[in-house]
Order: sequence, then structure tokens, then C-alpha cells
Amino acid sequence: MAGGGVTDGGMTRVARPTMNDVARLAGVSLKTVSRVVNGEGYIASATAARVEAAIAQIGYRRNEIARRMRPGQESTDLGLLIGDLRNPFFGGVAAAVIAAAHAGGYGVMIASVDEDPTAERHAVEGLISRQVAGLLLVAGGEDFGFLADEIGLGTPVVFLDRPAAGLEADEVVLANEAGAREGTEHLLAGGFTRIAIIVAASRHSTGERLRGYRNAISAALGEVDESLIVQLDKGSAEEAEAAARTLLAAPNPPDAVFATTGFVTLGLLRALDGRTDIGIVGFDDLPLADMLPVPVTVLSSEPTELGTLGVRTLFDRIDGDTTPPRHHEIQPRLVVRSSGRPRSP
Amino acid sequence: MAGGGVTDGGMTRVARPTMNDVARLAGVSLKTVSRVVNGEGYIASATAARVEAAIAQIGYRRNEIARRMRPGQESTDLGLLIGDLRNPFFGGVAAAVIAAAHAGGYGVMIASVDEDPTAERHAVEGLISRQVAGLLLVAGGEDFGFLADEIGLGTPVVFLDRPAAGLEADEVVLANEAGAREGTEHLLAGGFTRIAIIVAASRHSTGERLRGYRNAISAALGEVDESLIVQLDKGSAEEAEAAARTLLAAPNPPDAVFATTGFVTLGLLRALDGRTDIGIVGFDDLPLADMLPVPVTVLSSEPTELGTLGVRTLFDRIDGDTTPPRHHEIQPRLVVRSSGRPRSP
DNA sequence: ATGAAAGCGCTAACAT
DNA sequence: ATGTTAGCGCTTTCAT
Repeated sequence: MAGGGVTDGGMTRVARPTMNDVARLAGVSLKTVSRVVNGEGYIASATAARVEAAIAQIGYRRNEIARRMRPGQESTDLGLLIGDLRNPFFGGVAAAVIAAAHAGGYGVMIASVDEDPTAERHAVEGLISRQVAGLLLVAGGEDFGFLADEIGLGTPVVFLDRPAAGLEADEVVLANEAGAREGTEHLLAGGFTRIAIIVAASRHSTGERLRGYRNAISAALGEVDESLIVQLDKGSAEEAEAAARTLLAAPNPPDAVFATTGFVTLGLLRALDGRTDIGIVGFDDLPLADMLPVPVTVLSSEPTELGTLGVRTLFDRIDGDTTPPRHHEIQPRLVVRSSGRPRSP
Repeated sequence: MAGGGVTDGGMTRVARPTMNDVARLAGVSLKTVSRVVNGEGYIASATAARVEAAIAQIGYRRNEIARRMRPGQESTDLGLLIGDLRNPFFGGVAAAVIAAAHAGGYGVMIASVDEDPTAERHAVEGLISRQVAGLLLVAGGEDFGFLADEIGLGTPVVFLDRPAAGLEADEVVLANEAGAREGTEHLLAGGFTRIAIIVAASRHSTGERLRGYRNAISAALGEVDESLIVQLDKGSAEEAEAAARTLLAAPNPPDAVFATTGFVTLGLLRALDGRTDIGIVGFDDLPLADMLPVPVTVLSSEPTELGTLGVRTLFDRIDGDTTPPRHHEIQPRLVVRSSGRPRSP
């Protein structure tokens, strides 16, 4: 598929016009065209006009690929590795990255891989082989040690949302523990006392979120009831739904649940089947969360801030910043709706 | 920003290893390395092993950019122009495009531009100058005539979701009129008789959707009450909300509303303020639409089908298909939830 | 089975 | 103010 030859149905494929074509048409040298195109050096306005005319006439457009071959000529593309864009969190991060990159005159090569370390590595190598000027990684892989060489070679890498695993590199992550603690405290303040937590697959920064939950619970209640902690295997909405049903049907059920990711919140919501007597706080905002029968209180993962700060950090490196790797932490924002308050029956 | 020099904090930037470096280390010629890397021609297994070892040792990776310079060597990247990825429809299309491209061994350069013809043209030219093998456009621009040359030069272009404006090109669009008609008929079948329609900015394929609505209404009711047709200017959720409020507060208000886009549905939902006595059908599916107090019936715009078929069409062209431009139409899928059925009070 | 030479489109260095 | 030359990393003839 799409690997075929240059078989062109019998037609000869026309060549794209080059600087040389423009030069010939305008009766100047190649270099003069280059100067006009790049607005560099001094050129007689008459010559410039002639060149411009030739460019317009044959529809010349600079070949970025050829330009990029020259040593020292940095690429003007960033590489972004991210999960499924149908996930609104990823969509938000990608949107912010693309906007920030464009604002700085950069394009974005995007590779989308979900939860598959091998595919992730492949994708990253694909990005590198395209000579991107820098890499933004929202990646779950366990070991990115192989990137150390790359960074040494001059391609800066910034990890987004998940810490740089297996090497020292810039990272922009969420204050997961503090956020989860704040969310749990919100539930506590709402008068809930049997607060369960559904933890998505440990590959996410859910360990930190669990820690924040534990801190809040033990500070307020003295001890943590381990039976209220449910650890998921993959973390899908379906798995979360099943787990939530089991939890709610238990002999001594919780009166509130902290959901560690957007998918978990979704599954939990479905498991509720219309019940409104359970307190809920979820990590990650959800579209339409404010329109639900009981609007859901969440910790927003601030995808826009994450993406924007990630690109800014990358730009600093591209501009030559060689200070030690930076660790940026973004505070999740508690968006109080009503699911974390006691329900008046 | 990020335009700076190669100032490397005093460190000399190490050069990335090239085929030449590998060749020298392995004691073979450059071409032999090339053959090994591309698995082409016959090479003694001993030589191959030596080359592989050298590659592993210095961490060589083929430079896709240089490779792409050779004439006839098609790029292995597709260019995608699309709106804000925070919009779930765009997110879904992008996810499908990326997945399909990857499956075919292609990468994706993504440019995101919303509702700005000038920026759109700029972005498209940026994509072209990167020598992409093909272009997927979800674009609102009025005239893409400037692309005709490009297509002639051998870069195939496929328009997604919106028709190719100003030129003959492949397109994969929705059967908007049929879909809107079906949605309106669903409302009619639910017993609603005063069905309003809120039409988003005309740049979308909303004209067709309005036509479908008109057809359904006049077929069933004989004539269309023009006061029930509201035309928005931009089509934002806020604008839709305001328009919906006005509509519902009118002396002779509608008993149901057809929303022509996801944003319009969103605004309409907000304007309802909890009211459940209004029938609703919206174009574009919404995440969590099934969890709302009154689950919303929608016409799904099938983003996955759109993206997948778009890439397939593009691959056919890349493989040399020179038949006349194709027009693919995807049938929106009516997802019946309950908002289109009469409410039992 | 392997190698040498040419050249893709562009820009940098060095003329003029 | 403009032109010449060389070469980026690779693949493609065309040898051997």
C-alpha cells in the first residue's frame, strides 16, 4: 500500500520548479534567487523584482527538505509523541503544542502511540530520523535511556505529563500528589467519610495520586481502610465501571469515590446508573462534566499549560540553554462543581 | 524565540553519525552500508554483520531528510490540515488519520488552523514545502485553486469533511442533507411539530443540513415556518446558547430543536437550564452525551471513517491512481438516545 | 558481491 | 550587488 513505484498512469511526472529554474528564467544566478527568497544581503530592486516575477510565474516554493540538509541549518519541525487524540486530555495537549510551535515558526510532526513501549520507541526513532529540532514526549515507556545519545547529539527532549524514565531530561509534569490530596480533602470537607479510590494502571502517575489520597485520609481519619483502595489493571473505562459496581455492591460500601483518571471517572459515572448519593472527585476534566445530572468536580490536568510550557522549555534548549535538566510542576486546578458536596435528599 | 544561533554554551556540537562514518568503521564502502540499511542487493553475511555492528556501535540512524532529496524518492510523510484538536470531531479525525498513516508506514505533519483562510493557505504551503507525499485537508477556505498546480506536480490532495472549494479534487464528505433529514424525521416521528433549527456559520456544510431539515419539514408538515430557522454568525457555543434562549423565550416557542453542529448542541443544552421538555437532535456526537439528564440523540459524523477513508484515497493516489477525482460520501449515523422522543411528564 | 562517481536543491564561504 | 564553488547525506547509475 502506497509503497508502489512511480507508475504514473503513463504520464510523465512533472518536476517541481527549483531555484535553478527561477534563476534561468530571471537571468540571474542561483545565489541571487536564494538571496531574494531569504531576504538576505543587498540586491538591486530591479533584480529582486525580476526574480519575484519569475517565482510567481513558475510557482516556485522553497524546498524545506533541501534547505535542512545544510549543516547548521536547524530543522523547523518539532516532534510530538502522544497517545490517542480522542482522549480529550491528549487532544488538549496536542492543540496547545501545535499552537505554541506555530507561534514560534515551527511545524509539528506527530506520532500517536498508546501504551506500547516498543511502538513508542519506534515512533520516537521515526521522529528523530526526520531530523526534528526537538522532541516532546507524552510517553509511558519504562526506559528512555536510548535517548541520552540523541540529546548529547543536540536534539533536546522534553517529557510531558509523565516523568523522564531512565534518563535525566527536562520534564513538565503535574503535581499529582498535591492535586489528589486536595481532591480528597474536598470530599472530606464535604462530610464524606468512607472515601474509596479507584487507581488506574500504575504506568500513569497514579502512584503519586494514590499517595496524595493516603496522606489526606490518614491526616483526617487517622488510618486508611485498604479495602477502599481498588487497583485497576489497564485502567479502561470498562474496567473501572466493573470495579465500581463491585465496590458499590459491597457490604460496607463507600459514600464517595476518588477517580484517578478521566477514563476511571467515566466508568464510575456509568456504574452509578443514575444514583446521586455518592460523592465524586475525578482527576482530569471531562467535556460536558458540568452538564451531567450531578456536575462532576474534578482536578483539571491543565493540558494547555502543559503543552505551552513544554514547547517553551524546548525552545529554550533549541536556543542553546545548557543548564541542567529542569523539572517543572504544574498545579492541577480543582474545579468545584457539585459532586463533591453532600447531597440534600 | 528558538531562532537563535548554534551557541552551545561553549560545547562543540557533536555531529550525528552518517553512513560514511559507519562505512569507515566497518571498513567497507558507503554504498555497502546503504545496501545493508535498505536490505537491498546481495551482500555477504559477514560484511552485513560487520556493518550492523558498526551501526549499533555508533548509534547510526538513517537521515530521512537526506534520503528524501533524491529525485523519485517519495517522502513518507502525509500532511494534515485540521482545526482545533480540542474539538472532539477533529480529534477523532486526526486520530484516525494518524493511525491509518502509521499502518501504511507514513508519518504525519500536522498543521492546525481554525477558520482563517489566510492562515490556512500559509499552513498548506508550509506542508507542501516540506515535500509531503500527500495532503489531507479539513479546511474552510473558499478557494483552493492555488493547489491545482501542486496536484499537477504530483502531490495528491484529499479534502475531508468539507468539499474541495475552487478546484477538482478528491473529497470525502458527509451526506449532510440526508443526515439532517433523517434527524429531523426522527423528531417528527417523536411527535414534535414545532421543530426549530439553529444553523451554525455557513462556512460549514450547514447549508446542506438546513436543506435536509427543510425537506423533512415540508414533506411532513407542508410548509416551513421561517421564524423557526435561526442562522448564527460564527457558530460558537456561546452564540448558540444566546440564540437558543431567545428562541425558547419567544411567544410561540418551538417544542424541539435541531442543532447543526456539536458546538450548537452544547450551547442549546446550556440554554435549556435543566428543562427536559424540548426535543433535541444534534449533528456531531458529543462525549458523555449518553450520560446527560436527557441523553442526546445525535447524528454521528463518523470521524474515524472519514479519516480512514481519506488516507486510503490518498494512498491510492500516491500509488499512481490517475482516475478522475472521486467524491466519497459517508452516511452520518443516527444514534438514538432519548432526547428525540416525547417526554412523559 | 562490492565500489566510485555523480547529483538531488539548497546555503555558506569566498570571490568579483 | 552578484556570481562560483563546494558540499550536506543519501541513492542511483555504472563499473568491477
